[in-house]
Amino acid sequence: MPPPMTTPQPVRGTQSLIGEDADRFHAVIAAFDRVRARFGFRRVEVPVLEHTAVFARTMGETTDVVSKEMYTFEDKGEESVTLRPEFTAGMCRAYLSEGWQQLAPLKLATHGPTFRYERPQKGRFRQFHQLDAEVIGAAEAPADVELLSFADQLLKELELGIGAAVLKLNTLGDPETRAAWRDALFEHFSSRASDLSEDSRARLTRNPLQILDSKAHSDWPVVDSAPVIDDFLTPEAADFFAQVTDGLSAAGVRWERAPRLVRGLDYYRHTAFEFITDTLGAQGTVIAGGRYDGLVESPRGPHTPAVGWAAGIERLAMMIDAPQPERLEVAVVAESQELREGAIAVTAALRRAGMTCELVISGNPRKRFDKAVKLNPTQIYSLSYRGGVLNKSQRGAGAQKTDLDRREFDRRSSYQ
RNA sequence: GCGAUCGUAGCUCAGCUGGUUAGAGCAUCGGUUUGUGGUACCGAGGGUCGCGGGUUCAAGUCCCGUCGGUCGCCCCA
Repeated sequence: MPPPMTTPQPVRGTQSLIGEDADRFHAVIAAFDRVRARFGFRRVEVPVLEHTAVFARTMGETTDVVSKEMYTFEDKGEESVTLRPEFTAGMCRAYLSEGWQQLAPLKLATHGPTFRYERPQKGRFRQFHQLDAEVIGAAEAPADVELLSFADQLLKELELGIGAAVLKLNTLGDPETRAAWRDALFEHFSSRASDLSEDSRARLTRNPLQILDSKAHSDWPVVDSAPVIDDFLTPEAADFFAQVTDGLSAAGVRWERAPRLVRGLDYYRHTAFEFITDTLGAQGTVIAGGRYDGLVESPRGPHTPAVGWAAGIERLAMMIDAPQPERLEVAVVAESQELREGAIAVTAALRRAGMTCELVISGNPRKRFDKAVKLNPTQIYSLSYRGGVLNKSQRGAGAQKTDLDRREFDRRSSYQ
C-alpha cells in the first residue's frame, strides 16, 4: 500500500504529456492514420481488457510477458481479466468471435495503450502505446510485402532521417524447415554447451533459437559458427522468402538480411522482421513483427494464416523532429473593463469564421497586451481607451486574408 | 527480478568540512512606469528540503530503509 500523501503520485511507468511531447505523440498517430488509409488497412478498435486466457494461450505461458509482466486481476464477477500487453492476440480473438472471418482476407490497423509490468527506462513504460497492423486470412507472400511496405512508408513519412531505422529481415521457414533447423541448432549448441553463458544454457532445452540473439559476448563465437537456416529451407519456404524479398525490392523497400533474427514461439512461420535503430539506447526495436500462420489454429481454431507488426509510439515520438506547435492566429485584448463584451463578440465571430482565437480580458488591464504578446499570435486585436477615446487596432503580419473585415470588426466590437 | 545514479518553490538550480527565521532566476499575481510585437522598477503568494526512521547539542547536508525519476542488465514495441 502506498503511504498516504498530500499530492497524488502517478502510477509508476505511466506518463502524462503536454506541449511538445504531446505534439510528438500525436504526430506519430496522425502519420500512421494517413498511411494506413492509403494502404487500405481498415481502422478497427479492440478492447483494452480481455480474458486472461486470450493472451496466456496465444503468447505462450512461459513467455516473460505472460509469466511476469501482465496486469492480470479478478474483476467483480470473479473472472480473470488482463490489460492487453500487445494487440495481436486481441485482434485474433475479435476475428474469431465477432464474425470478421466472413470479411477475410482483412487488412486491419489500430492503435492504443498497452500494459506491461516492467522496470521503466528509456523507451520503456508500464503503460505504453502501440501502432498495430495485421493482415489476417492471407497466406501469400504479397501480404507480407504489403505489410512491410506500410511500415516502411510510415517511417519515411515520419522523416526519421537516412539510416535512422533499418529493416532487418529473416525467414523462419515452414514447420518442416523450422524443425530441422531447430534440431541442428540444438545439436550444435549442446556440443558446445560449456562455452555458452548461463542464460543461453538455460535456453538450450527451452528454446535453442533464442540463443542466436544472445547479447552475451562469450556466446558470439559459438553463435557465429551455428548452422544457418538457409541450409534447411524447403523449396516451398525458399520460394516464399524469395517472393517477399523480390516484392520488397520492387516496392523500393530497403532491407538487410538478419539470419539470426528469430521468434521463440512455434506458430511463427516464414517472415520475421524488425526495424532497428541505434538512437534510442537500449531499446533499439521500433517496429517488430512477422507471419504467425499457426497462431489462430492453436489449439483449436480454423486454419488462419496472418502477418502483422506492432510499433512503439513513444519510441517513434522520441525519434522525430519536433512538430510545429499549433500557432495561435489571433489574440483579442480588452484593455479596459467596459470593452470586455466587445472583445467577446469579436472573438466569437472569429472563431465561427474558423480562426484560432484567444481572448485576453482578465487580470491587470495594463498587462493584458503583454499577456497577448506572450501567446505569440499572428495578429493582435486590441480594444482600449486612450485619452478617453475608444481605440481599436489590428496588428500583425498577413492581415489581409484572414483578417476580420474592418467594418465587421467595428460592428462587433461595439457590442453593448 | 538485478545494478548504477539522482529527488530542495510550478520550472531550472544554488545551499561550503552538519550551525540562526532555506535562497536566486524564470513563471504566477498585484502596484507604479511605459504606451503597442516580449519596457523598467517595487512588492506578494508559493517549500513540513520525496517519505519514514536513526546518529547528533544541532540534519537540506551524515547513516539505514522506502517510494519515485533517469540510465543500464534481462526482456521487449
